[in-house]
Amino acid sequence: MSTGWQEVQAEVLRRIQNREWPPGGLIPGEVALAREFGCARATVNRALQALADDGWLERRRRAGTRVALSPLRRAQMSVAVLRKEVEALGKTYGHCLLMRKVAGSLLSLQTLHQADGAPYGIEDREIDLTHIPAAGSADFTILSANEWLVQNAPFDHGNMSYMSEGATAFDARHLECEEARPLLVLYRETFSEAGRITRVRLAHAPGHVVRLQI
Amino acid sequence: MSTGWQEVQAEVLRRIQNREWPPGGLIPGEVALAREFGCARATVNRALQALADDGWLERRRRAGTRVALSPLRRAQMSVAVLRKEVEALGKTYGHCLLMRKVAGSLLSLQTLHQADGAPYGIEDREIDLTHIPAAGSADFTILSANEWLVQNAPFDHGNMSYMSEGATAFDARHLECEEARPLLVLYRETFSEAGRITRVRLAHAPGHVVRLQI
DNA sequence: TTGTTCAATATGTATAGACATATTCATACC
DNA sequence: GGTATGAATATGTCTATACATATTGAACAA
Repeated sequence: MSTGWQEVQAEVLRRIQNREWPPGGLIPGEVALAREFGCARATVNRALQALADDGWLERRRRAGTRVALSPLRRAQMSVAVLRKEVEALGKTYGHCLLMRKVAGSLLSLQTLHQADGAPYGIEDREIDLTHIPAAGSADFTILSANEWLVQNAPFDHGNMSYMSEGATAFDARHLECEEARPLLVLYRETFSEAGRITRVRLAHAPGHVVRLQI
Repeated sequence: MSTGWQEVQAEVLRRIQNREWPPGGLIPGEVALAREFGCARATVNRALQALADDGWLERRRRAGTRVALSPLRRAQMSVAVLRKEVEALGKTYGHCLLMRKVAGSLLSLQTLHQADGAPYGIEDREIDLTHIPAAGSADFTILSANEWLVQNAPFDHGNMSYMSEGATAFDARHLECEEARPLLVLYRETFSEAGRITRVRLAHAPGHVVRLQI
């Protein structure tokens, strides 16, 4: 029997999906599976480990391995640079810096992002200059702040929120739509070890869709 | 030196994030790292493997291991059952089936989801009975269709879209808000091997926020 | 110059063996 | 009954070794 860990994984996954091993059920131990598949325990371990990483199995020492009760699928979204997001649509990206202001150690920017010349999103950003001093002298008219930060301010972690908001007067003027028009608005914060690097509010143009694959 | 693979992973990740190993750069081979960390090559392999899975490294046989050029961060969102989403907020979940209709092999359902009695989201769903015949006789007044399907109709893949829409008259009536009020609306389709299982439109109550961690 | 072949090499994977660690279960004790 | 204790056990992890496989780059031939 040719028994790579990928084959073991595939077979185990098949049994899970076919309900041969029902959700919540205990599956045979590694030793037993190794015997069945005719391979080493380490090989089975590798396979089960991978399935546990993907959320199909729940493993606990001594307690054994169970088929996950609610195989919670994760939707993934890549946190892309806006320019790439626009270019992926086959459009030409452009942006213009509307406002730049320094107040204490806080740099405030307002940027309009465009796709084929049409408004794509209007961005309101604050950057903490104590953590990213170089941002104070960067020229955001060439490279957008969005992209500049991705390249120059590696972050540890962050969070994003999507909300639905009616267009403010400011949004409406720059996105060329009526006020109160429903917009998809993104808030994002990113942090380094030292503290918060930047905070963004990005109001997308009307009709914008966020797609995720499951 | 106590050298678990997790420690190796942490140290390598530190070097990547600190730019000691710059993006695109080749990092030392497994043998060299094993020597440096004073552990077996398999341990280094486990660590680098994990980092490659997370997108930090790109590995190719013979070519060696490189720091990923664009460490594209992925935001992850777990596709949860609505009940759990509500309960995670510390509220009591409830739902009521507003409409059930069969047209050919298509089962249509309308469900109102509630959190602590208040409207949480209004759902419009179609289920293909040719793929999930059991759904025809399921009682969705007890278990919501959302949850029933997660448990009984394992899916292969799917997609989700978030949009911002003004509340329709239907939305407004059930979510108890004004018409045209900006709402966060989720569209989701899931597929099995055979074909599309279900299609959903879920309009969230005003103020709803979708949070993601990066 | 161009194409082919081949050895060198870095990662990929499998193995047996060993010990670590968490958890369960049965048992003994109060 | 309730609680402490320890044996049993399933997974977690590390090691050393071996062979597989893809890719590079140099040597060589057309």
